[in-house]
Amino acid sequence: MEKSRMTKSIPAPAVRRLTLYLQHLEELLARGAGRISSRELAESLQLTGAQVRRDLAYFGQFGRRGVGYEAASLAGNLREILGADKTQSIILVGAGDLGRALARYRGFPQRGFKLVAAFDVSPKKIGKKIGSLTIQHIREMPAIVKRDNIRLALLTTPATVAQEVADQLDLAGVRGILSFAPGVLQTSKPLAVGQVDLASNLQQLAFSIASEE
Amino acid sequence: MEKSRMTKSIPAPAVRRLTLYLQHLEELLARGAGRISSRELAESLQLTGAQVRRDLAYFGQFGRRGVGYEAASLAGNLREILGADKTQSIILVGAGDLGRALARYRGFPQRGFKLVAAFDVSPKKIGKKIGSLTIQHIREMPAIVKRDNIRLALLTTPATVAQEVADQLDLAGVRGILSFAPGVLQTSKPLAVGQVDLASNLQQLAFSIASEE
DNA sequence: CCCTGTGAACCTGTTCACAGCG
DNA sequence: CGCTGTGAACAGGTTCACAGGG
Repeated sequence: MEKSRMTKSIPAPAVRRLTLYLQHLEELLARGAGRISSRELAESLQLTGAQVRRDLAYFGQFGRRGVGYEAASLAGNLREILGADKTQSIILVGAGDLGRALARYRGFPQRGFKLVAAFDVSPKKIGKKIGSLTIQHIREMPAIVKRDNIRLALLTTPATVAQEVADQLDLAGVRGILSFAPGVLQTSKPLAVGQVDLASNLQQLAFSIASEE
Repeated sequence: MEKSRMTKSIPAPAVRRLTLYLQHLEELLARGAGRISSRELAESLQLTGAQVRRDLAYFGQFGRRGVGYEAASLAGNLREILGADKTQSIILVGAGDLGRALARYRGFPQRGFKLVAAFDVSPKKIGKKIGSLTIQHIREMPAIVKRDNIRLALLTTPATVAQEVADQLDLAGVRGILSFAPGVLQTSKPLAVGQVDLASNLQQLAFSIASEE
């Protein structure tokens, strides 16, 4: 809790892979896995053993030489590293189609995220339910963020207001925003932003198939 | 059309940025932009001029020294490079919440993608409509892919069947799959796969805020 | 003198290969 | 003897800095 590990900047791609390792380990554990080597863990993810070992080495030594890794304990370590060992509350801003789909997305709770509130500005949407949540006006957002000490938000508003909403989230004290709006958000330093640009992803894929012959 | 440019492997991050350049240029053009320098284009995207120029240099020379770029013609070049100059038909497999949200997502048509069919296996969903599309049984998929010469598919099935569906898409002749299921898809070489793992993205974001103090 | 286009230096992440411990 | 953990070599993308055209 007060570990304050002087995380000397872990490469972002390594962090991405760590999430894959954990996810895959959870699957293996559900099937009753015991020991696993870096090679085994790597190949189902189309990586190499060296890559896995290097990524883990950023955080410590989790295996036994000559043996491999204990799946359960490695998963435990990864959960802790990624903060997946405790539930993290998140909020959603923008209750359009995409927002509502994300609110129901099972992958989030499966990985330790709990949606605790959803906001919008449209009178048509406010008061409606998404699952067990009632959509609230965004003016209620700062109070909820403070009350529940929310650190993460999903941003699914139209692109036109994304920046404005991001500013409000920043002001309210949110620490990270995962934005689904196209365009880069301008934010103050302490706020981390992740971007998921769906159309851009599709365009990149289209490019990659166009360029191979 | 038969340019067969010996695209000597453009870095993936460069392609990602190209989509951002184009998107941003479209916005600027809508506001009546004329000339733009690499610096101007860069800074709203939090990049540097050098980066922009280097990325463009992979494909040719689009600017005029001492002047900058003509926004309209640069956008045109980028559209051609990215294949956004012509509409690309796509299909959707998996008509769950996420799939239906993607089917309605405006960003796709805005960037030149047209959803022409949606598939599922659930009798509850087949025959229902998503916008103007009727959900069909996936067994119809190969015929549609052939008929419309579909190259791209969105995969929004549960993770448990994602691999199986990917194999069917592969077999049907689809060239690229954008998968929203967690886990790495095993595919034959000619098939390109893009992954959008929502929970992984959120986890990466959570990590990044946890590690800064 | 401005801004592009680009060789060259730089830097960061990946891969190799092996020392080291079980 | 196997598999981890890790220095060292490598690769590839980014940044620098400037030549070159307008």
